[in-house]
Amino acid sequence: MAKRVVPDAARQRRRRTKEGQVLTHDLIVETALRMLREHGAAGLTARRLGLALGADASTIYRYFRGMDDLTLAIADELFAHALTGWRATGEWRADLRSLGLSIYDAYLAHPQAAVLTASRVAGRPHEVAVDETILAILRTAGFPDPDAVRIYHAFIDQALGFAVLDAATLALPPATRAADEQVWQATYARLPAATHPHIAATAHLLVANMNDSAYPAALDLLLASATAQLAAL
Amino acid sequence: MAKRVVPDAARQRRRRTKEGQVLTHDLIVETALRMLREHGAAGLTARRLGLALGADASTIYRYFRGMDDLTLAIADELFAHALTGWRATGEWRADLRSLGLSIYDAYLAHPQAAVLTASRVAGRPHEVAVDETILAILRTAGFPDPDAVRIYHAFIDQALGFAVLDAATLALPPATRAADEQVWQATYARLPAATHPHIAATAHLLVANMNDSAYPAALDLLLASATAQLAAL
DNA sequence: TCGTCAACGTCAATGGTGTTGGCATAAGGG
DNA sequence: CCCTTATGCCAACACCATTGACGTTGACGA
Repeated sequence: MAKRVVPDAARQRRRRTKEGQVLTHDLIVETALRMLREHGAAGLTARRLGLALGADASTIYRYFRGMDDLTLAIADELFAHALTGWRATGEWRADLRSLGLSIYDAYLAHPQAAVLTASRVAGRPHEVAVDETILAILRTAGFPDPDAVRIYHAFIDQALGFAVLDAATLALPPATRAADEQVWQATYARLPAATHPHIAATAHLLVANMNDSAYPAALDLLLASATAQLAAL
Repeated sequence: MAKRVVPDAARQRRRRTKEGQVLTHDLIVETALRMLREHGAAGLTARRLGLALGADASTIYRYFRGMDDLTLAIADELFAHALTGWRATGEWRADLRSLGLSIYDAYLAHPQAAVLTASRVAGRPHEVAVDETILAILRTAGFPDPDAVRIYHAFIDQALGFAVLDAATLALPPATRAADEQVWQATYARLPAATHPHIAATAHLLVANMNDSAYPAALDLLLASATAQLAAL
């Protein structure tokens, strides 16, 4: 019986592209992330990605089933980043806080990717790893399973929700980010005070507020509530 | 000097399409919303939208500058729905709660549209109207402007964040929604318990939890915090 | 050393996409 | 009644994702 050699990632054939580039899954995902950052979501196409890699567009299909599959890989990459951005201390509230901010930061570090993949995160391997981590922290802290699951759910939804929204505003303008404040000031100024008196009255505060996130405060609120629940047991 | 007649929406020429349909901005947006619901984001194309309207794809460009412009109109429509879904009582906490849930419901009523437009809401007319309403409620309740702005920010980000995320899970499967629970149960079952012990231990709870939203509880938390702030003045 | 074969890169073609310019036509206003 | 303008259609353009055929390379077994 002929022993078929199972394809093994360890001994891959490393060929080279026309331009001499060596391709890997990771290199493609990284390049895609860079293109997203530099040219926005509309700038990430198979052809252009191939061009950036020094390869033909169709070559990408040797590594991913299609652009959709690539999107899933990008989503996964964001969570991989999130998992390396926090440190466990053993104190559950500190750990959750660190993990939440790490997720948030990973998203904000790649706003276009965050927006593009917002609806495709569920079930990605590293996203599942994050879920596992959150549940581990909560159950180790002593929360009974029903509470742990409820808090987990609120925690991850909150983190991703704020992250996606804040990333969205950050991802918006292809133009440089410097003139942003003036853009918004102009936007508020253009609103007729007659129809929007309350926005007009607080316009300066709204502009000043716009660049800091509401997430940390909301996260603290959630953690405080969880602390109270744990104490009530 | 010839007096140029300014185009006026009030006296439009209402022509008819080949199929006898009469087109309007609203009809196009409604049709687009229906197509999103029925065929998903990928199913909404200029040609197919034209087909559904009994019109040529290019005719859409008489009403919208492009598909992007149409997307903005769809985003606006969601907030228009949100504004009609709540009732003012005069009690600020009840009002905010009602408005928040109304925004959330409007998004969940059109999950695909919610996901598609998640990054394009800022500055839409009806979104601005929602902002104005929130600020009005808070300032009338007696919050000083800095607090009002901070709470407004947290409130709207929270509402939209949870809404977008929950809509994302709802928008995912082109298949019918009935078998969903089994899909997730299978997903969790496929996870090796060795690598994901905490998910494995709580799989049944996770599945049971999956269909109810964490938003109402989070909203109550925010309102309670705001109440405390107001009392401390 | 060499033959085999799978992995992987390229090329060319297909059908679908948003968008535009030209042209036809109907609806009112003068 | 005619003229302007809004609004419809058609044809064409450039680009897109995806696929199948084909060439090339490198690793491994004999």
